[in-house]
Amino acid sequence: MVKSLRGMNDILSEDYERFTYFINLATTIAQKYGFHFVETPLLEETALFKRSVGESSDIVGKEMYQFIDKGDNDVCLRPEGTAGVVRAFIQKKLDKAGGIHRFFYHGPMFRYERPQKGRLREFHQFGVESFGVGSVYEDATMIMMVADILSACGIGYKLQLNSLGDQNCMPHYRDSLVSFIESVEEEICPDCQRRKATNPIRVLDCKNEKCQSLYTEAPKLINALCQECESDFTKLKKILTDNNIAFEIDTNLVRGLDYYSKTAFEFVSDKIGSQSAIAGGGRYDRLVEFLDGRPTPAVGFAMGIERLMELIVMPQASREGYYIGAMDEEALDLVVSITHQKRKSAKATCEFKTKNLKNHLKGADKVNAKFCCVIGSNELKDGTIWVKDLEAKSEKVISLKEF
RNA sequence: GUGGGAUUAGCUCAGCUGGUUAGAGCACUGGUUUGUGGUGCCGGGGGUCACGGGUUCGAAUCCCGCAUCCCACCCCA
Repeated sequence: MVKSLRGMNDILSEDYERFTYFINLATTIAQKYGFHFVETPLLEETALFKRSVGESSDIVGKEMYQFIDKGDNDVCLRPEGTAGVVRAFIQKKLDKAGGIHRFFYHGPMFRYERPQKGRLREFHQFGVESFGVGSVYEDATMIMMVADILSACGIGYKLQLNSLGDQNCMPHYRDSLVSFIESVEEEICPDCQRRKATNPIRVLDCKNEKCQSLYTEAPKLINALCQECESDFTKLKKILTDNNIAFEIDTNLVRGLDYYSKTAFEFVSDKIGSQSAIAGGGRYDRLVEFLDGRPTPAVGFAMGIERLMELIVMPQASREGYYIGAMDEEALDLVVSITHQKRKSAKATCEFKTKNLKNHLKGADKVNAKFCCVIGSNELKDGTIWVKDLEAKSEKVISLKEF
C-alpha cells in the first residue's frame, strides 16, 4: 500500500472541522484588525529564504525541500511564510507606494525535520505581516491579536517577551557575548561551541546544566539595549499591562530566524509536549531592505495550527437541516425530488433505503438533523409528509406544498 | 542527524514464561409482535497481529532488519 510520506498528514473529518473552525475564527479576527488575505506560492526561489531566514538557521541549512526544477532553477518549498509575503510586497511595489499594508495568510509550510508530536514535515501556519508602521503600538497590536485568537479558541497560554535590539545595539551585544563565550569555550558543550559561530545568542537557552551555570555570568541583552530599543520595550510592556495582557520577560528568548529585531515574543502552552511554542513573532524592520525593497518597518507573527488543534475548544454542534426518508418503495423517487428541492435553501440528507419509522429516527439522529421527515403509505396517498422536530420533539403532518 | 519506547479490528486496548479456529468495549451493520430517535434486547460483518527475514514441531509472543508514530536532544510554529 502506498502511504503518505513521513511527517505528512491528511486532514479530514473531525480534524478538518477543527482546522477550518480555527481558520475561520482567526480570519474573522484578523479582518477586525484591518488585515487582508494574501496568498503566495508554495514554491519559491531558494535564494529568497537564504537571504531572509538566513543561512545560519537550521531551516535553511538542512531542513529545506530544495531541488532544481526542469528549467534549471534552484527552488524550494517554503519553510515559513514571511519571506514570500515580503517578496510579494516588494514585487508589487507596495514599498514604493508607501502607506500601511497589513496582510494575513494561512497555508502549508515544509521543513525536512525528524517528526514528533507537534512537529511535522508539512505543517500549517496562520500568520500576519504588517508593513509601514514603525510604532511599538503595532507590536502590541500583534500581541493583542494573537491573544484574541487564542482566547476565542479557548486556549490557555503564557506570553514570553524579549527585545533583540536593533542594528545599533545588537552587534555590540553580540560581540561582547562572543568574547564572553570565548572565555569559557573550553567548558561548554559541543552544541554551544557550534552555536558560537552560527548563532551565538542561541547559547543562552542551551539545556545543558553546566552551560547554564556558566552563562549566569554572561552579559544580558536587555541591559545592553540602545535608548530607542529600551524606550520601545518599556512602552510595549506598559501597553500590554494597560490592556491586561500578562507576560513574562525571557531574556533568553531568541527568534530562530535572522531577520528579527527589537520586539520578539512567543506564546507557549504547557499542554502539548516539548514542542510548546504555539505562536511566535516579532519586528523585522530590516527585512524589506535586505530583499531589495525600500526600507520599510514591519512586524508579524505566525501560529502553528497543528500545535493548536488539540487545544481548540469547539462549540457544541447543534442540530441542523432535514433528514428525509421513505417507508415505502413507491415513495423513494418522491423523497429524492423533495430533498433536491429542500437543498436549495437548507442542508438535507436523503435516505435511499426504505425503513420503518424507528430506524428513520435513528438515522436522522445520527446525521444530527433538526427535522426528521418521512413519507409512508398514508402520506403518499394524501400528498403529505410527516415532520418531526427532533429538538422540540413536536411532530406534524403537512402538505408537500407547505413543506 | 543522535539516543530511547511503541506498533494486535475503523478507534481505545487485553492477549501470562511460544501451544487448538486471536478477544473486549466503542463504532459500523441487520433484526427487534401496531408508524416514534438520541438511552432496551438479539444477531452480523470486519484482523496475512505494521512490514521482511530468522529460531522452533509450533511465533502476535523470542532474535535480527526495516517503516511509521511517540519521548528526549537538536531545531522551531
